[in-house]
Amino acid sequence: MVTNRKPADNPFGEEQGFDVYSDSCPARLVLDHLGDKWALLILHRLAFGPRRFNALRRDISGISQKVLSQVLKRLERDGLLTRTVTPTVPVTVEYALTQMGAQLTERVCPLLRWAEDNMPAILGAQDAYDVKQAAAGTG
Amino acid sequence: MVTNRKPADNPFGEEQGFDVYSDSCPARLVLDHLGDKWALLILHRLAFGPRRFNALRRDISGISQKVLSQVLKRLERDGLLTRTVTPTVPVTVEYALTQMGAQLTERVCPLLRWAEDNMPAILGAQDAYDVKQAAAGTG
DNA sequence: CCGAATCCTTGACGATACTG
DNA sequence: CAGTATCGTCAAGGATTCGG
Repeated sequence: MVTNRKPADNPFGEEQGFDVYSDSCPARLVLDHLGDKWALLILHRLAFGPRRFNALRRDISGISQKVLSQVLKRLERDGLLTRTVTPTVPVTVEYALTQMGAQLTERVCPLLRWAEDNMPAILGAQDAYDVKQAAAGTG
Repeated sequence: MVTNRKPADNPFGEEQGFDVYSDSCPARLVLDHLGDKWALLILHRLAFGPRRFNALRRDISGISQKVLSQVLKRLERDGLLTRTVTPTVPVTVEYALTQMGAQLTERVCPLLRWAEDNMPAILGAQDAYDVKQAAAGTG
């Protein structure tokens, strides 16, 4: 049994009403919507202001137009961004964060800044780990 | 051209030295290490204290022992948790967050709390979206 | 310019069986 | 108890082609 203890020193606070590993787990919610390879990058890019389709495509080099289109559609569906069509010729389509999308993007900022400062150290630790494993194997 | 403007009102701050969509992009770093289906759940669980293999397996119902083993190995390799073997019979293995892992877990906390409060609204918005699309299709 | 449709590869994940 | 090994499934994503 997991028990119903509420440790006061855990970083998630003492209010832990949700079942962490059920479908209502916020971690699951976040991963389901942002866990793919590109969504976070798109949201981040739009944090600088509205952006058109091909502009995003150029910004995020490496993404295909199929995937970009798919993810944009999903994010619009999720209410995280808006899609505005201007009936020029040819048509122009602009994407922008909703307030929800902006709030969410703000939340990931500290995480990304931490990653920038510490992930390189993690990668270095990996190398050390590999060396240690190799040594353990040969010794 | 993307220009070198540094908008003062963007949530990521004006210091934007990294190339957001290159390999050094922190968003990529985070997603590469935590973007899978389970890592975040495991880290979150370990935030409550050290935990043994089968205990984690029971906590996170739905995960297979193969995947749990894989992800734990990766997270250990990343320096986010430690693996301690006690040579009892049978052997017991305990996993615990490193300081890095704890720091990272703290960073995702605000995001998860926000998700808990707002994702249900997003899901509701999806339903509305579906209805609207259906109406547009039939009308 | 903005996308949809198609085909294909890759690998994450699950189920089962087995080991120390 | 704590894994490893093997096989099979499924969906994300890339390349290419086509339409409005």
